[in-house]
Amino acid sequence: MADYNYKEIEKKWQKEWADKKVFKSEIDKTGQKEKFYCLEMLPYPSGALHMGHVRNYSIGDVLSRYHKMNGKNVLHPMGWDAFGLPAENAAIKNKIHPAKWTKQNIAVMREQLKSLGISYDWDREIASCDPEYYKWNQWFFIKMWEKGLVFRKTANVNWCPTCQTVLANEQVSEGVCWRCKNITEHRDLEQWFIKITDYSDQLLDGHQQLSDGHWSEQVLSMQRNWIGKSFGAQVNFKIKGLAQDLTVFTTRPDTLFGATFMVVAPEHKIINELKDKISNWEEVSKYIVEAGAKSNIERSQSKEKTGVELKGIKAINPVNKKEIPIFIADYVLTDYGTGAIMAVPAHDQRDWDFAKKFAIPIIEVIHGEKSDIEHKAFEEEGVMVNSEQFNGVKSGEALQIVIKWIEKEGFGKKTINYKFRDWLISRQRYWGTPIPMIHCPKCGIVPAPLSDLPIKLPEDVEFTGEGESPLKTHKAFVNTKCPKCGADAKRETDTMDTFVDSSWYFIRYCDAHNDKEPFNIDAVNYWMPANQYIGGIEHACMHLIYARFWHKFLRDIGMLKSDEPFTNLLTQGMVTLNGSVMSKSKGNVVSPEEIINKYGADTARLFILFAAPPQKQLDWSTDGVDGCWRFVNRIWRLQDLINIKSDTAANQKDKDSLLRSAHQTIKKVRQDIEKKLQFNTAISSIMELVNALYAYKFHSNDDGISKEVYKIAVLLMSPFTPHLSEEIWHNLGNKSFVSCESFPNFDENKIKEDAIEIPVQINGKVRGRAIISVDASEEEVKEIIDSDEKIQKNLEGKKIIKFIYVKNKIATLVVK
RNA sequence: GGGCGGAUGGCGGAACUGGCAGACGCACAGGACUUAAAAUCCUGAGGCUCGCAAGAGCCGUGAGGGUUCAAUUCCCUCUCCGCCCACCA
Repeated sequence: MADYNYKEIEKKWQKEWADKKVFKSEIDKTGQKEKFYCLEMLPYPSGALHMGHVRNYSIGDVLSRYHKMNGKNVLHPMGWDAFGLPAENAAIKNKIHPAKWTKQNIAVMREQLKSLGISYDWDREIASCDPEYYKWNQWFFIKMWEKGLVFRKTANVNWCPTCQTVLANEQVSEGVCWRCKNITEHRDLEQWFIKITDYSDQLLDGHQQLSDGHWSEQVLSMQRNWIGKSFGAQVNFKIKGLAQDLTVFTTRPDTLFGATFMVVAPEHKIINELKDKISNWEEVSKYIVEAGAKSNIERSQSKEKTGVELKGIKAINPVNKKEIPIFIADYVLTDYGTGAIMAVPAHDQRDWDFAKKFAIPIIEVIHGEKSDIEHKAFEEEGVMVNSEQFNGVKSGEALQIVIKWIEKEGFGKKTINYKFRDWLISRQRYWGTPIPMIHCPKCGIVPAPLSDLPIKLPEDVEFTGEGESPLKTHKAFVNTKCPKCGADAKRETDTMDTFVDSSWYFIRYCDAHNDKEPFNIDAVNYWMPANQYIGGIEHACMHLIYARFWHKFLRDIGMLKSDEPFTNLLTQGMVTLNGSVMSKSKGNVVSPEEIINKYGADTARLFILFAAPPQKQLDWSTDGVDGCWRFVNRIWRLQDLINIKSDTAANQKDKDSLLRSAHQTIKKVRQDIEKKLQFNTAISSIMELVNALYAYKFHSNDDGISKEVYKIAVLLMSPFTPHLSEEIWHNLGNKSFVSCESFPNFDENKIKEDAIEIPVQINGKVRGRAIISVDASEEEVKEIIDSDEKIQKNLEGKKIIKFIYVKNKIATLVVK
């Protein structure tokens, strides 16, 4: 047999698969096949695949191929998340149009994916920068507008005064513009939002059907945290001598009697409303300016609390009518709760720090064993004290009791608060989906007529990096007529966040080239939800929440049936180098190309799957790639061995044992791939089978057992090393594609062994072994042990107190 | 500060539902083949102690304690590392 020429073999089978459309997917109208939609996160076309991609797509390919071989009707698509900032940056730096840059990169990366032999149905490929795709972003946007889910609000953006342009967060590092290195500032601009918070509770409730192992607890808890639902109360504090209230949100109404001051955020509107009453206005306004200059990060990093009392006004604690001071301080956030708090220094460390600094009384109202309010706030549970009629109530029950009382007395109500914010989707950039709205001086904001979609990005633009978005100055794009009244009007020039593109691409795959509608409902209801989604843990919150939201919205407007888009989620660990994330800016990116050239795609795939279980972080090292290369070659060389003729007769025991190993391996591999998604152990068990084949003495008259087992090994390997398996399969005389063969099934009878060896423990230590027949009774095992010389020697002069036998596992004697 | 993971040989990692810790692989050592090397094939190996050897004994899954005939696995306390969130009231 010739040497293993991976270059030739891999190219040959990639061409065969493409020519014969082996991985083309279609709806099965007969309904005989179960569908399996295997989805991997689509890449940003940066120009080259990195190791994280190889890992992601190798995992997906194993699952796709495995399920196809198990008779499922598999959908396995791929596409490109093609809008975004790097293309625009490249345009500014290298004077190349973003579209051209992106298309070039896609072409390169598509070839790389093909050279890895991933089983995609390339007929369904999409790129989000194609008008045929982003047309439907616009269509959905208008649908959301119609449903009242889109609104406008001013929001803070990064602004470079030198370049006169809006900057994305990624373009500002350490407060400096990425291009001109000058200091950036903040500006308030009118922005577009999607009211995703309408779906807060649905997004939380949806977790129910994702738990129990479908999604990892890690991701679910990250999302829970992100949405941040908390229960508490709104309480109104009167301002002394005025009709006005100051309302706070608190999760601890049980500590109301301990509220000795109040704090409002520097941006709180009450400050301006009561300007006349504040006697130290100069000091206050100075503080507001200082706080405004700080970024949120700077604010949260400052160790010491700062603030200023609003002199001349006092609040009244509604529970005991005591007058308490009001401060402004930047540790209170304007956009959470009501932007104001009641401060309970005895039971909140932040308030405690503040009270100490400003010499405000600290009153204990919850007492517990570990209370030590002289030195720190007591934030745990305890019993209410100094709280009049509530004294003695445990803080567990206190919450409900106090809230009821507050509601009865009429100075507050039960409330739920979320950390979750609405989705700011507008970007003042060129390379994204144009927001399909029109500003009419008479009619206001009017959506573009659906028949005008797509609103295409003009191509004849220049990229300087200075000034406003190039769309703003593109007259042919901007100037239009109002669809309502026909007057001269202006197009919106903001584009959409690229997270919009990735929020529904997996639905478009189901009907990728539909030019009449976003997708055909029947096609989507056939394929969706995706059975398995695979991608990086870094997308646990944003992308996976946006995509779930989008899907729920589509369900609500009747465009699909399922509640959740992804039934099972596998979050792969990151591929790092010396512990840090590979990134272009750090210059530590390892290209997969090198390894593919040197060892071939099959070895590369095998190696990245064998190195660690998929969920785990994988610190890149080529140590061990030789092992996979050797293993692949060992399988190849077995072709020679199975044809060896030998004079000695085949031994029945050896034959049985080899066949048993094969069936045990099938069982293990099936479990590891399907149930545990643990590919490293699946591979190691196939390695063991191959080792068993090498240890087996080959005979010409062994009834084809060795050949049969070899075939099993080749089939088991085919999801991992598809090219190698196709070639050997073909060499073994088969005309079919191994990719379309059935994955081996095991026969429980062939796995069964007659006799097994179990350890015998005496007082917890292994002191001997017993060979027993499978499923032997306790008495039988005891007899075997009683007649074992070695074990009996250990028992001399001792009394057996207890005998424990775990069926087919272990026997234990407890002696004195 | 909160939440969620994790810690096993020189290294990557195995271990069902509490049942022989270290599968498989890397690196390493020895042997076979070769004029030689590479490749390949075979063998060995957690640590310590005793033994010429076959072997025997003890220790061992971040640290300490507990439950159990039996703990990497369950419970308590602690240390360190990673990720996410974070002055979220």
